[in-house]
This record gives sequence, structure tokens and C-alpha cells, in this order.
Amino acid sequence: MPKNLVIVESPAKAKTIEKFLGKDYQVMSSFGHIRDLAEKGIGIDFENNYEPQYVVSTDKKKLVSELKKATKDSETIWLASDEDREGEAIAWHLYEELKLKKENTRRIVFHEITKEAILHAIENPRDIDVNLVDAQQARRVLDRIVGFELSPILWRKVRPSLSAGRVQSVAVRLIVEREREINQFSAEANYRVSAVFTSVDVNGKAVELKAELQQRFATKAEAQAFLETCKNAQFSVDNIITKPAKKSPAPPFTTSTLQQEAARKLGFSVAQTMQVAQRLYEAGKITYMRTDSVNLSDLALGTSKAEIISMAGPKYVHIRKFTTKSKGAQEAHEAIRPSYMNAHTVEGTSQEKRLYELIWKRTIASQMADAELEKTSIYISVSGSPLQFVSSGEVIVFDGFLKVYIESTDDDTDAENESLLPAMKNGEKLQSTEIVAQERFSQKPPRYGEASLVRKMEELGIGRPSTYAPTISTIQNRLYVEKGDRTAEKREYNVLKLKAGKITDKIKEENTGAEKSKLFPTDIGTVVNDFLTEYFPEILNYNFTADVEKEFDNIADGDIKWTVAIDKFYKKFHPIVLDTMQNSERQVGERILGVDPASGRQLSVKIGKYGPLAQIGTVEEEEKPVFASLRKEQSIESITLEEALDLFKLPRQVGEFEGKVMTVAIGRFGPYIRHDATFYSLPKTDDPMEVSTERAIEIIEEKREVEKNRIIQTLGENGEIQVLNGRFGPYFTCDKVNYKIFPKGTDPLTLTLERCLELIAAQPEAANKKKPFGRKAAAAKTETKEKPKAKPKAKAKPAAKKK
DNA sequence: CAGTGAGCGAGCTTCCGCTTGACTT
Repeated sequence: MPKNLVIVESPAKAKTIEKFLGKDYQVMSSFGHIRDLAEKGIGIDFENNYEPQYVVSTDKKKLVSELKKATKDSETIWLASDEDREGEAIAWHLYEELKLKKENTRRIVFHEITKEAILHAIENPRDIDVNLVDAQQARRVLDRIVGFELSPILWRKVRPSLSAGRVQSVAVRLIVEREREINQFSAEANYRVSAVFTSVDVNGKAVELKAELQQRFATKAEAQAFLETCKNAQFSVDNIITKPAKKSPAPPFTTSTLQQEAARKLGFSVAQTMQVAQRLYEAGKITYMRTDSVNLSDLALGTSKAEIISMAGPKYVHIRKFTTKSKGAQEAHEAIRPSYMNAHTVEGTSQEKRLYELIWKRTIASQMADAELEKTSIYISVSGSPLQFVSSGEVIVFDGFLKVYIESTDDDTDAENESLLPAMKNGEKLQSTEIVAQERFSQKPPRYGEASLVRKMEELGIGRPSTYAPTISTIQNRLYVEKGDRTAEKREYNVLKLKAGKITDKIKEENTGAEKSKLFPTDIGTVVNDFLTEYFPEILNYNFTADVEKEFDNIADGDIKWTVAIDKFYKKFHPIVLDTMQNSERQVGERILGVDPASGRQLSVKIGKYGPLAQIGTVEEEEKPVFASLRKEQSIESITLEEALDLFKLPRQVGEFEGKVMTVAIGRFGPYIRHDATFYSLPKTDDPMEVSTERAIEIIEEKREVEKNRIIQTLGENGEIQVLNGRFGPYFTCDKVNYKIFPKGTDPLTLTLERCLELIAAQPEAANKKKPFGRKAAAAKTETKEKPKAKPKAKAKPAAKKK
């Protein structure tokens, strides 16, 4: 039995360390925190100076008893959790829960996983830092108080099962406020003038030069006047300025920057990035993926340098030490980097390969030389006008890090092809081939995507690397926010063109405002946000986390007791909770849009039992109100009176077919046509308000055609087996259970009754799936999948249901 | 798969951070 037991947080780490330490050491993992505040109730004893009630998490019970057993057999126990606030608390919880003794317990920390670093740590043990532990307890208790006192208010005043918290509520606020900025935005137009000049270069060759006027015109008249001036103007090179420029590489990846780049370059969702990174980490290919540090170990710097030299030569090396600038960073780990810099790629799925290569390039590039550029600007004067055109070009003199990696930006709209300019002389005369004044509109602020929301949260110091992805899921699961697309709208713009001495004036059309996979606030999200910001402005303040972090630092420094800090907060916060619970109205987000011209009754929108609705009339009136649901893409905040009135025009009869009426309406699953008790979904491209009789018949016939082709063949005496065409290809059904056909590629027409029975026998699970797991079980399943905390309750429920 | 919108009110829901598992769609 080894004399020493080392406990770290992650099993992958444990495995590596065990190799370094040899036979005398056993290394185990705690899998993060082993205990937490009691899940039932608030888990804090307010009568007893905020005493936290800690409970070993159900999924950790077995682990804790194993750890306990291992400690009994060891002479010395080494607590080697991370060096930050949470890591210190993990060490303390282990100490408490495993009932360790001070004499044979050591607290150690190391910053990189190398033999030297670990041996050095073992030679320099210390005690558990109680102040740092207390800072974590304050953090934990504060979050519990905020979350568990605010959420019930929402259950009462808005809707059951909602949630609020220090992090998630602010994340939602960012999205709601951005949406308002967009709604209130009005595009301003101005005129941008560009020109194409020709000349002869120093070698006598004809060259072309594109240039842009430095000034923009606010009105069409001004642009027109300028073009008039240009009609008879002389153009000449006024000045040529060439200056050197530099570009430096970005620092290595943190969790947040990895999520952003993977979203931009690979199109990964935040959760996807983390899953793929986790697999790379577990396979030993990269360092830990939840980190806020941009620091690289000396080992990594050394191997990077060697790699760059062999790849590109010594002049491409530039070793850099990056420092973190994000708020509240705790830097318990290294930056995210390849474990071995000489591995340019890895084996694995294509996602793993692509993410790995991204990490490798970013890491290598961070240690490479700056790129050197030469920027040239040619200024062109216009006779009869003080204004100047400018043509700019950029030449890469030395590529440096650009050899391997170019960082993306969210708005790469200005990616003009800046290139080499022709050689010119001062005073040179130019001919203009055309000069165009084009109307340009200012851009709406962009909506957040998952990754850009993470970036903003990191900037505000809200949330941690381990919680970015879960928080993004939570606010979507609560239906505060949803991911969606906006199709482009057409917009007209004006183009004035001067060519061959003539000015033409044309209207052109452009697409604008298309967005993909962005975060939109829902009506519930907006109502909850407005309610919370009104009653709890302090919690919803963007600086709240930063402010409490300062207080946690004071606790960690020993300047204030954690219970005193919490008491200060609670004495302010709790009375507002009580007051809000008592005195605030129920929140339905009602907006009165105006009057229905047909009836003269009030038209309003609000959140109803089944979602947002429009309502004509009020309950106080004698005549009952009339209701209509809002459409999916509409919101209470932005719907207009006209749009709301349109909702009452459905259901609408669109004529007859085969002697039966056809009705168009919008249901739970979108617009549909109803005919002879059958439903036909309307394709997205059809507007339910516009569908004609002919078009409706067409849709019905199309669906019938698909239905007809659905059945490939029928087998069995009474046709109990049907071979069908489904969304995922052919399958067959027997007794209301669906079965796969294999091997893949089997021609469904060759299937016989015997073969089908064989296939049924080969997939007995298919039959079992349906019965014990009903709809509820399926729902519970997705629930637990969405939030990693598997709740035993959710699993127990369906089990109890089946008899 | 597709009509809902009054109110009785059982018992339930919820936070943030640290870490991975396991078993059917």
C-alpha cells in the first residue's frame, strides 16, 4: 500500500501525475467539489450566523467513502486541488468531510503538470488558507441567497419554474437591452464617393487606381454638387505617404477566446466546443480547457520555439509572456495549448482535428515574430474643390506569425482587398474613368451570438470558464432567450454615377440585416428582465459581480469576516424581497396598442397562460374579449397595431375543394390548411394571409403525393408490417413500433416477411423503448441532458409510474 | 400534432462553480 495519497480535482490529471510520482504515491481525484449546500430548502442557517449546511452530493457518496478508505491506509495526505478560491475550498471540504488530521495532511499547489513542478510542490507544502476558503463560502452563500430568494418571486409574479441569479439574469439583460437598441435604431444615410483613375506608371504601363473620397456627404444634393465639380476637374497626385506598420499575434486561447474563434472559424456552438475540447483533453492532446489564463509554461515556450525554428527558421521566433487582463481572472491553469507542440495534427473525428489545429496554430503563432507591413496612401486632389481622394494599399514585408494564423473578427465587412499600389510620382496627372456616389446606411448594432455573449460576460467579469456554456444553456432552457435567424430585408439605395461627362441617377436594391444563429429575447425574458431591473437594480447592475468580487478579495485578505460581509448584503436585500413579494403586481407585460376600428374596443397584447396573445376588449366589459395568439416571430415589445389586427383575420376560408371548404389557420406547429378533417402544413414560403384557392389545392395534392409514396410495400397476411419511406430513409413498422432496416443500403423492396421478423428479433429494445418510457420519461431525459446535474428524482419518477 | 386565454389551488420549481459519467434517441 502506498504511503502517500494525493488528491487532485480531475481524473485525467491524476493519471498523469501518478506516472511522475512513482510507487510510494497513490493519486486519486475528487471530481471537483464533493459537497455543497443542501439542495432542499435554502441550505443556510439564518438563525445561526449564516451557518452553511453542507451535504455530500448524491453522486459523490461512493467516491467519498472510497477516498475515506484510502486515507486510512496512507501515512500522508496531499491535497493538490487548484490554487484558486474554489480549489482551496475543495481542499477544505475534503479535509472536513474525510476527517483528516492536521499532522499528516499537506496542502500543495502546482502550476504546470511536469515532474519538476510537482516535486517542487511536494517540497513546499503549506496549510489550507482559511481566508480564501471563507471567500468561497461567501461567494457560495451569496449566490444561493440571490438565486433562491429571487426565483420564488418570479414563480408568484410571472410563471412557475422560472429562475434568476447573479449571472444568468445579467446575461439575459444584455440580450434584452441589445434588442431594444436594435428596435430603437434608425439608420442614417450618407453618400460615400469612390473613383477609378487611370494613369501611366513609371515604366510607361497603363495602370488603374481605386480611391475613395475622405469626406462623406450627408445629403444627395451635396453629393450631386461634388460630382458636378468633378465633371471638369483636374485630378493629380498630391502626396504619397508610406509608413511601416506592425501586427502582433493574439495571446494563446482561454476558454472564452477558444469559444469565440471556434464559433467564427468552425461554426461550433459554445457547448460543442467544450465537448470536443474535453475529448482532446482526456486523450492527453491538449491542456485543461476551462481556464482564464493566457500563460504558457516554460516547457511549452521551449518546445514552441524549437518547433518554429524547424518549421520557419529562427527569425520567426519571438517568445512572449502574455498577461491576463480580464476582470476577476483566477489563473489556476495554463492557457489552452497542445500538450506536445510537435504534433501539428491529431487522430480523431473531423471536429477534434479541426479544433486541435486551431489550438495548435494559435499557440504557435503567439510565439512568432510580428508581421511587418508597409502601408501606402496616395492622396489625390481635385481642382476646384478642397476635398481629396485617397487610395491606400498594404504590402506584407515580413509575414511573421501570419504564416500560420489569422485571428477573425466578428465584423469582417471591411475586408477590402488592400494590396500593392502602382508606383506613382507627386504631381502626376490622373484621368478619371468613373466616379460613383453611393448612398450607405449606418449599421444596426449586431445581436449577440453565444460566443460573443460569453466575451461580453467575461469582459464584465460575470461567470467563470466552467460556467459559460451551462449559463448559455440555462437562459435558453428557461425560454428567456432563443437562438434564431433573421432573414434579410430588402432596402433601396441611391447611386449617382459620373461617367463620360454625364451623371446618372439610379435606385438599386440591397439585402440587409440578415443574421444567423443569434440570441433573441423572448417575451418572458423581457418581462422578467424588466421586473427584476425595476425591483432589484443593484443585483441586475452590470457591476454587481465586480463589486462583490472586491468584497470577496477583502475576505481572502483577512480584512473582513465573511459572515459580516454576507450580513451586510442580506440586511439590505431581504427586505426588498419581502416587499416585492407583497406589493408588486402580477407581471404580464401588457401593452395597449390602440383601438380595433371594427368594434371600437381596446386592442392590447400580453403574456397569457399559453404564451403571448393579442386581445380585443377587456374582461371588465360585458362582452367577452376576443383572443388570438401572437406568431412565433412576433413579440409583445415590437408588434404594431396593424400586425395585431391581422392576427384576428384567421382562421380564414380560402375556397372549396372536392366539395369541402378549406380553412387556413395558425396552430401550435405553425400555419396549416384544414380540409375534410385533415391538416396540411403550409410551407414557410407561403403567407397564410395570401394563400389562394389554387395554391391551397396544390399544397393538398403535394402532400397526398408524398403520402402515396410513403408506403413501399405491405407484408404479412393482414398487412401488419408496412415498409415505409421516412425522413431518415426507409424503415418498417409493426404493431405501432418502428424498426431499422440493416445492413445499411438494403433495397427495401427485397424485404420479406421472414427477414422482417428476423430484424424485429434482432432489435428487441425497439419494442421495449415505447412502453416503459412514455412522453414524461422522454421529457425528463432531455431535461437531465440539458443540465448536467443529473437529478435522481427525475429518474425515479418514471420508474415509479410503470406498474 | 393544429379550437385554448375565468379561477379553485395540491405540490413542485430555483442559484453558481468545481468535475465527469453512462446507455438509449
